[in-house]
Amino acid sequence: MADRVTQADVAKAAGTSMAVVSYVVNGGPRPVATATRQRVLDAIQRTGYRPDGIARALVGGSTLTLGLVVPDIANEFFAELAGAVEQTARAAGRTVLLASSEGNTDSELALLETLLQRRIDGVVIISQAPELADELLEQGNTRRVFLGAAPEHGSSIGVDNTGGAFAATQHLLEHGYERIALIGGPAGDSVAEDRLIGWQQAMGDREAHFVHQPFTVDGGYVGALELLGSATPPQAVFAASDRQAIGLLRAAADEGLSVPDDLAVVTFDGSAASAYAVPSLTTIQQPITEMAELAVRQLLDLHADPIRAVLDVALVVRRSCGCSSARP
Amino acid sequence: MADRVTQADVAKAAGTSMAVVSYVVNGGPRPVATATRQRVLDAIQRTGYRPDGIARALVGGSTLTLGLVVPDIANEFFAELAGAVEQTARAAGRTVLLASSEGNTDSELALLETLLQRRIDGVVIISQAPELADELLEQGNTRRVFLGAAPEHGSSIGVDNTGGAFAATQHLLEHGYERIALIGGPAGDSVAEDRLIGWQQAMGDREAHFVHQPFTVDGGYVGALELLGSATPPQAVFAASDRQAIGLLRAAADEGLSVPDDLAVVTFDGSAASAYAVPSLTTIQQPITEMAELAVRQLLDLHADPIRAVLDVALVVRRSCGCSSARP
DNA sequence: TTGAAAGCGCTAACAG
DNA sequence: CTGTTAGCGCTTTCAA
Repeated sequence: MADRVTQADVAKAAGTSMAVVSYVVNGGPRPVATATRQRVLDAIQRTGYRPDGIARALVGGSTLTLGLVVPDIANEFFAELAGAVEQTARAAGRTVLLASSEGNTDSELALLETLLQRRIDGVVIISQAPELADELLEQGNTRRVFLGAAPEHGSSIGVDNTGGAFAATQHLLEHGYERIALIGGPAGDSVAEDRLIGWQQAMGDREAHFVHQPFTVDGGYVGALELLGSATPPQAVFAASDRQAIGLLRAAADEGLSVPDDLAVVTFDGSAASAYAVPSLTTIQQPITEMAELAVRQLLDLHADPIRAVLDVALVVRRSCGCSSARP
Repeated sequence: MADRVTQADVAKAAGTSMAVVSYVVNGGPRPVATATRQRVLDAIQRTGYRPDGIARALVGGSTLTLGLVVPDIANEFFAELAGAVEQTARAAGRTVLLASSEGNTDSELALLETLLQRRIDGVVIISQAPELADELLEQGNTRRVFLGAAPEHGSSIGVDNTGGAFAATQHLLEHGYERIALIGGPAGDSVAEDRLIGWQQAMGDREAHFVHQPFTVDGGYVGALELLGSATPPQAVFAASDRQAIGLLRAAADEGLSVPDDLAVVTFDGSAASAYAVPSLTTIQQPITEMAELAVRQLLDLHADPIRAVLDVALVVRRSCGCSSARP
């Protein structure tokens, strides 16, 4: 095992001091004569020197690392978000420490504790317990941006959940459906609440059934079966997430219902899966890339004031709502 | 901004030396009197001390961090794998640095370079260029396990791609289909090659069309359209990945073909999406959790001999092949 | 333009 | 059982 090549080795090989090697590697803070620089560069080549990020971080610089905490990386929506965050972070010279909290508050806090020990530059977090998480991070003196559920104070980025849910339901109403049920998210989840409110606002005085379910495929499946089994089954369903909509599609198929002919569907998220489902899902598209970029930028800009962003969402019309149902 | 609390602060608060604090925090290597330990524990509480992982790593210990390199974290299969790796790593007290290479060799190598600078304990990698990656990691003196495509030497974990493809095709043959096409992976990809071979072995002398396509939903869509548009369209298709099968389903729907009645489908991977597609996909299931656990264990066990694991896959029968097509 | 040296926060000898 | 101290590899004053 070749021992680690250090700056001292390079200095010796180049016949200079460690300081000069550092100046060359970092392009500063002191200038270096061209000839000397070349000797150092050669020495680095010859020795196969690779700067040690750990030591660099210790001496005071940053770790060039961001933390990302999501409820479940296997969930396609979070995976897409993670991809966007990773790409943005990389473009900014940062690496991403991934933490998947399994939607569990204890494990989320434990994960944050670990990230804090790693001295990360900041963390992008989709939290189950925003206030607790915020408190911990504050105490650890670490920058953070909340996506979705957010604490009272500090930076957060969300989307117009209520408006989106309203638009989705409205679209269904325009199709002429009256009985539009909701497969909502978990009770108590702030994002879920907002979407519930949007749906309620659009429904007005109409008969309106809904169920609380987790934001999972299975949640959608179970919720759909319950709704479809009622005395007056819905003509249309607004699913509060794409994952749930996938489960709803499966349930409809199992019940022998054709979407959109027997049951129209609109959903929320706009993950890739929504475009490729059969039938393709009419959905409220979240600006995933924009959210990721905004979050990373906010984390990295040390002079930025806290933001409370609420981004717009867009209705993407596909087949599941009944539009263009003429096509196969 | 409260300044970072250090071991020295705790030592002062507890009226002991830094060494004792270290002994208490790490439970060794020297014993500490119960009374003293208690005072230190109290001081830690009072000061809100949090050990600095960076300094710890520098002094010689490990970083307690593993790297994970995947072609695309937004791809559901890799996301599931990432989730499994993260969970296993966490159970072993490690954190995961995530790197998504965009299926690009240059960026993969650049990412590895970054990981090396982070002094990670080891890396789990799904590589586009195994030999180059291996060389770089060897030079960086870093432990690694390759998943899927692997270099000539060193540890790797794969599945029986040929056997799985054979079983999938065989199952279709048993249904009585004769013209079974293949939507294969990219030309030159070793995993794709193995699945191609398995399909060919099962097909024997039969007429056998196939296309090379990326392992993406879009690849499946495009490949399916090509196959379905031929003079003698297939009765069944074996898709080399779940993602491609999703695209294939979409293409079949667009062409007005019903799966499995007009076109039977079997696929490879067994990601969650395969179970919830409509119709549900008969697939060759990869042991994702087992792969992740094996990989992490191999990385962490410093005395382990290199492994060349080829895990078994299992045919999971669902609807898309035509079995139990009696049900809606 | 270059070099010497003081730490960053921590662990682990080595003494007491 | 506890304290002192020498680094880990690097950046950055401060001098030369």
